[in-house]
Amino acid sequence: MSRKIFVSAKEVAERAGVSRSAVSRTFTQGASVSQETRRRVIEAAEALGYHVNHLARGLMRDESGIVCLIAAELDTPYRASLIRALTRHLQSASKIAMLVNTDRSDESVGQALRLAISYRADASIILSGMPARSITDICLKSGQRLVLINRDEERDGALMINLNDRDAAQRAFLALLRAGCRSFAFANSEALTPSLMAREEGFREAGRKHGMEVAVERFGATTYESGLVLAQRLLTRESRPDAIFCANDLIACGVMDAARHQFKLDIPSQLCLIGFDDIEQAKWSSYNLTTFAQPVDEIAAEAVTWLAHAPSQVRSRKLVAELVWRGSVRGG
Amino acid sequence: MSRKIFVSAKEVAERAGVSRSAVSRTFTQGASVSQETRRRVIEAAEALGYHVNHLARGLMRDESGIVCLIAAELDTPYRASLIRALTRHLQSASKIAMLVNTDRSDESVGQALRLAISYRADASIILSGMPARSITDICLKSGQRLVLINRDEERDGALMINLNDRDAAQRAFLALLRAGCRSFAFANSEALTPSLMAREEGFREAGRKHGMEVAVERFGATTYESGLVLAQRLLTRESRPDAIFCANDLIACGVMDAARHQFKLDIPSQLCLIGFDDIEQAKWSSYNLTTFAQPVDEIAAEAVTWLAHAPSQVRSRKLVAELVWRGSVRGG
DNA sequence: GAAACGATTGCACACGCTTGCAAAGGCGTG
DNA sequence: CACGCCTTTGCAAGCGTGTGCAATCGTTTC
Repeated sequence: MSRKIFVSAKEVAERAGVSRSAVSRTFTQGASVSQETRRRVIEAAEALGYHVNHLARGLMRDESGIVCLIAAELDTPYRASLIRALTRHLQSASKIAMLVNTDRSDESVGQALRLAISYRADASIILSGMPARSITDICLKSGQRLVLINRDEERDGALMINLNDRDAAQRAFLALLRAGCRSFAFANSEALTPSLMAREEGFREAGRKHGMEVAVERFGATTYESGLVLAQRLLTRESRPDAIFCANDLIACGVMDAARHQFKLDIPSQLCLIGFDDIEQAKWSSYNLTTFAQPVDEIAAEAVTWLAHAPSQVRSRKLVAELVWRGSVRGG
Repeated sequence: MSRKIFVSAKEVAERAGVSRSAVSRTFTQGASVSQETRRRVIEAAEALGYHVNHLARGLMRDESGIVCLIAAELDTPYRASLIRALTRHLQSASKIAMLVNTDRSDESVGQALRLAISYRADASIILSGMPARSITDICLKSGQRLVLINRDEERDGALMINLNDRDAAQRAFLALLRAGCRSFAFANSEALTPSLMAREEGFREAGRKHGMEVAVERFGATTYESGLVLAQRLLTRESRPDAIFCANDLIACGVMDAARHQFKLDIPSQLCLIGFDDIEQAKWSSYNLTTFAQPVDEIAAEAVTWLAHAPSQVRSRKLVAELVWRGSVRGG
């Protein structure tokens, strides 16, 4: 392995004819350096291709500038857009994202958190899974910040960002009811995530409140393929639903495709659909899906400002997912 | 800001009743420690919640374990799946991905590379844009590895991974010709990336070879929305194409939706379409798009094994994108 | 029993940086 | 000119780790 040779502050100092401290101060925000020395240092640094070693800097300061993003299935549209938003916000807060890919197991999330500790990350943001308390305790005790997005379990000292899933589900029911639907169903995955369950329960609850039965099916992961299967199951029931609220836009797309191509149903006249997330594809004219928009940018902004600024007392933020009316429900 | 307090090797050493070196050696691959001390060190480390400080380790070793991923528009399906594959492969090679979000400008890619240098990344993988030679030179001179995916320009010492775009485009032409198409078009974006241009030129060239004119339109970014516009332009020409090869699956989806919903064309009987990338949505039954599959996993594997292992002489790898037959071309 | 050998272990230095502290220099005021 | 104040600068300690070197210890061989 070829040795790595980076230019150090010492070399810059020698070339600029100043002390090493002067170089360090030149690149430290708010340190005391004269115009003249700064100029000479910058010049020498430029010429030599010097860059402050953030590893060494992180050793002295109590900030490494690293924030660890922990997520599974990062190629999923919603997940990907959240990651994009997070990295953007982190970068404008002069932080850098470290991305850890987990499978869905809580064990692997634990491993990811250990990695975050090893790199002395300033914070970890968890998008999937929920690690054991023993590990989150180490994080928090070490002074590492922790942000949980759409997780349910509580951790003292962590910031929890959640959506109004339950309310949204109830609004979905009302919207479908007003559209004249009579037979309701909820298409869920088997990944019984807190937020997915909140949507399911909110929808059922709304059904009960209006004295209507809600059919529920659960299958697989929250993917397009699961949507195909779920549609198959729901639409072959003896009382076929004319309204399906899907846990997810991906599922909704699957359901819609199966309903149209396999069952030859027209949407929205014979079947109304509502999804959740407002992924890119929901806008595509083949789907034109009515759905709830995840406030992705707001989530990212909230997370980043919290972990970048002084520790406010706020421990939990609830953001709202707004209903986006499109063509998959009658009479928007 | 609350101070961060991590437990250090010294504390572990004290608790285990050994020297600090013993602790260090316990966590160093292939160092000389007796069974007994190792056991006591591990036990103490476990009890205290000790994790080796990778920042400090990176200071001593010439490997930080960090690999910098540089990309724009990371929420795009193809990009997202590549990032997922890369992080997975990196992790199984005990490396960690640092994700930098750039806009398309080469300037911002340069900034990203500076960041990679600052964090003493072992390597950088560039998925979008092309930084100035002055910066890549610093990287390479420092001994940092550089992988360019689907970039064209050459950099001595960097690994370039490319696809057979030109050949693929010619195969696309043949496939369309055999399907009985007579009027050919290429739908491109204005992002004149090397690989996109290679597809365009390959397609035109195949046309020339068969004595057929190829209509070309370019618009916007490589997005679904651009596809809508491109379809609008191409399908209102006086000699309407009955075969469109799209630079991208996203564009292809846009073109298909516009063709169907706005121009009421049937696919593939009235219009044949081929895309590129084989994104998730290409499989969706609304699109069922014939396309070329990016060998995402192979790309990632190639990149990671190169940068993780000893410097082989190979400087350039050309991988093949296979044609995936689906329903958007007649007679697959 | 002495010598030779290999496995462990501790010491101390190095990595590249930040920062408290004190010394040095510049400048206005009395 | 003496004094005090403020800005700038260098020194040196320290951050948490890896590792060469020499010392120690236990074991084997003659």
